[in-house]
Amino acid sequence: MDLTTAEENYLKAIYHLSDGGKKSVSTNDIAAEMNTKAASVSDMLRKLGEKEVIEYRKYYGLQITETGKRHALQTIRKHRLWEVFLVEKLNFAWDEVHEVAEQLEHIHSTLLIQRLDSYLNYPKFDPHGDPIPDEFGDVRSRPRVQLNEMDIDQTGQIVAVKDSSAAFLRYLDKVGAYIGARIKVLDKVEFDGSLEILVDQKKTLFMSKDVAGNILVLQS
Amino acid sequence: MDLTTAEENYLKAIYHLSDGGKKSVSTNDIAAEMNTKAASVSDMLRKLGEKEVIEYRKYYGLQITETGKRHALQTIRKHRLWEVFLVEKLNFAWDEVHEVAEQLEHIHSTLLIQRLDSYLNYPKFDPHGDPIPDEFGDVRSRPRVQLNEMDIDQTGQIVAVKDSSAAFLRYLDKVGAYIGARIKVLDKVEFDGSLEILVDQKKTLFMSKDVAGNILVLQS
DNA sequence: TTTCGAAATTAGGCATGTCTAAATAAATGA
DNA sequence: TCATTTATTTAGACATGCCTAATTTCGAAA
Repeated sequence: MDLTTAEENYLKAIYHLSDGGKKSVSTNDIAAEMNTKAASVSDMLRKLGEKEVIEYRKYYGLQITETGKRHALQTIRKHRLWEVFLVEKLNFAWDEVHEVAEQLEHIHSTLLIQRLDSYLNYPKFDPHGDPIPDEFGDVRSRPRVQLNEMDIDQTGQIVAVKDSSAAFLRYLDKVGAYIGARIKVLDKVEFDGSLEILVDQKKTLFMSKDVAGNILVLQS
Repeated sequence: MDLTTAEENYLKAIYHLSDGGKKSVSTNDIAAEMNTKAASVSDMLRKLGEKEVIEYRKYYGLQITETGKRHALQTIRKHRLWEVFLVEKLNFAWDEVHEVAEQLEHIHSTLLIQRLDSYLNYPKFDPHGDPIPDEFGDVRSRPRVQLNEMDIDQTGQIVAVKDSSAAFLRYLDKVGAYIGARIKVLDKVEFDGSLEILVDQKKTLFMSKDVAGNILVLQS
């Protein structure tokens, strides 16, 4: 059962909106996400139901089937692998890759994706810090570490803070180390455990071990 | 005037069958090449005529326009660059690449193809030995200028260096001004002709007039 | 519990790109 | 030259994927 590009895009949107099949999704939600109208969505839901990637009962709602999840995760896997390729090999900025990856994710070739994965050295995360499902659709649990525990040259994305006092958040905002920022450890001072950090491939900043200990990073 | 994937495929077939516009092509020839029926071809020829990539008079024949040739060559260029990528980087065998390249050639992104070309080191032939059209048969080819001759706010892409000594290349690599990098002139010092350059919308760097004189830029 | 409004679906239309069958133009040869 | 064959085009269908407008269903408020 092959899916068209449009069907793959709808399925991916449904997967994301439902948080992997956990939450329920409305026709209007999907229409908003896909920039289409509710009528088009109803049409598509019928087709996706016939192809058995969702279970669809009109007016009641839908549920992704196991087959559907596999398909969606496969598309997400391709999208994120291409993003890694674009950033690491073709020097795209991490915010330039989405549109192109949206096209590349619909190329059909199992061999291509296997080889690309190998060529990129089996990356576990894309340039935005999102995990890349393996070829069986399994997603690796996201290892959050304290920034002060990272080694030189390791990279990641700031995903949370331990101390969320206003003062601390103000400080982070001021230095540009917001939630979501991608960071790289440039240097570590052994003496006091302070760090030199590259933020978003642009700014470098120094922080004490105490500050770094309050920042949780998703390693990539 | 954008072409659909189907239109690009017809145009490419016409270009090949006509040997670049030299020979005449019949509706049946095209139908055979495309694995479709003559009726479908007639339909498509009308559309391609309306989009002015061919000059079409029914029952008489067709001729590719200059615009059409440009489009066809661009598609062929993309196809062959992807073939080089698949063989050289992903270890595809030369006879495994065609089907995948048929899909990849329809990805729309000028930046992607520029970067891919650079990444592959500007190959002149694909794995089958067919020549790869260069970027400038397609749109109006722009002259390469020395970086030191550009004015403030002008943009372009580094395409070559005059001095290719190892030391100079090491320097370029160190500052991030690799072949393929997109640059913008932020400032020029009149006194000594040195420049402030924005590289890939991220890093700024200063360089002397002498260094800039060794860098060739394709203006955009 | 009944009604009313929001959400969802159906009806019908349009564009693309394909097909088969019918019609028409061009080419060929007696 | 004119009839016949061949090439090509048109006519009309169908599938996909989108739209607007009309209709149906559900659920929440009275």
